[in-house]
Amino acid sequence: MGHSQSEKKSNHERIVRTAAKRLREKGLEAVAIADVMKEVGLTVGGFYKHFDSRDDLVVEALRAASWQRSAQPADASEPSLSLAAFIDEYLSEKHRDRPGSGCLIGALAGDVARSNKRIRALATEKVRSALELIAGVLPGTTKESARKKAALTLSALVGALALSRAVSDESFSDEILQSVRELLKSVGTTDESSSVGAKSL
Amino acid sequence: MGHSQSEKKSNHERIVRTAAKRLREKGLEAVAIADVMKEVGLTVGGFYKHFDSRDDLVVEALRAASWQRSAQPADASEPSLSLAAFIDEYLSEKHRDRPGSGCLIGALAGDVARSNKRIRALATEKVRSALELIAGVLPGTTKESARKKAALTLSALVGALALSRAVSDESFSDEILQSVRELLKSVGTTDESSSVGAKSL
DNA sequence: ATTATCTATAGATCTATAGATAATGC
DNA sequence: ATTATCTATAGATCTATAGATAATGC
Repeated sequence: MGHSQSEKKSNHERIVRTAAKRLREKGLEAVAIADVMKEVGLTVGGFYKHFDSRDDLVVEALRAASWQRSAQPADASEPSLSLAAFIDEYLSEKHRDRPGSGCLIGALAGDVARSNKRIRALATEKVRSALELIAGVLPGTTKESARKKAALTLSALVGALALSRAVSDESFSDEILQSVRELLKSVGTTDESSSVGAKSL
Repeated sequence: MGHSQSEKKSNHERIVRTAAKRLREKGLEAVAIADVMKEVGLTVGGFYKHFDSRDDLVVEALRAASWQRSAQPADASEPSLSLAAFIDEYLSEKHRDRPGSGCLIGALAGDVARSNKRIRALATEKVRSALELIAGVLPGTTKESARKKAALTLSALVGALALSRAVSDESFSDEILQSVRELLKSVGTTDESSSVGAKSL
């Protein structure tokens, strides 16, 4: 029953990390405090020395979790390539099958819509930063054009991931991922005069 | 305490319709039997003469709910126009703000991914029919091309709707809807040689 | 006689708190 | 002395069932 400050800090971090994983796997409502504590190797009672409420844990866990799987494009000098690689990873079968270590927005957008103000405000900033990051690496003659394309790209990424996870027929799920990967890359990697349509043929 | 056969049938339908609405508003797990029954004007006890389990109600409610807000494109001779109109309606502020009467897939894709086999199998068919319907009204030189575009379109629709609902900043939410509406229509209404990129400028 | 509905409740589960215990840290 | 953790439990909520009640329908 040790309880040094450093041990508490370590436990706190493990609680947050475990919660962040389970939330993405099971949704914002389906994760129970007792289960998280048990997984960390603790019991329910100690929880409230770490958080005032369950909601506080959820907020902290969401804050800790990233919206993107891989971090910022490592090489900013090759934006298109990075974006294409990012799209391939985001819409990979691996990402689809591992929501716990995957994109926060993709896993929880539906839940957040029904959630409270605090959580929605937090999600808003996550979505905003995602959109801006994508807009930054997209080709576009104007900022506005790049931002619009980024909205389409982000929406298609999130939607295709959600659909591929919802569908139980694996080959159909694979088809969705592959189709969207292919068409979406042409939005990002080609210049203004080339076409999603042409690329898709 | 009337209980004629016709009254039972009518009650059954009202239970299903009410559940279908609340499920889309609150998610697959957050709707309680007692609340649905109360809204219909009945009490909990009677529920199990209508359904063997809560899961049976959910399945029937999902079956009853449509994935699309407006029905099939009324005029098949103008596919592009219909699709554009459908995109405008799907990504409207009205649809965003009324999930209860809106698209089933858009509201519940995230929940379905964590759900049981029965519900996922049902959702799979809903997604499949949605994809096929969109592919049918999309221009494309080959069936394969149209199907790929349909996957992108459906993903972007579902993703943009989810993001617009998750975000609490209304002008940001409007921006997402508008951007995706605009770019998505160019995928459907232009021929193969024109471009999403060009249209977006 | 059958059955659609009601009231009441058993059993499960979840958040949050109360009080005990034992290691830390002044 | 403080406090991080534990065990135990109160209170809320939800699914499902039991048994009573009263209208239907043969």
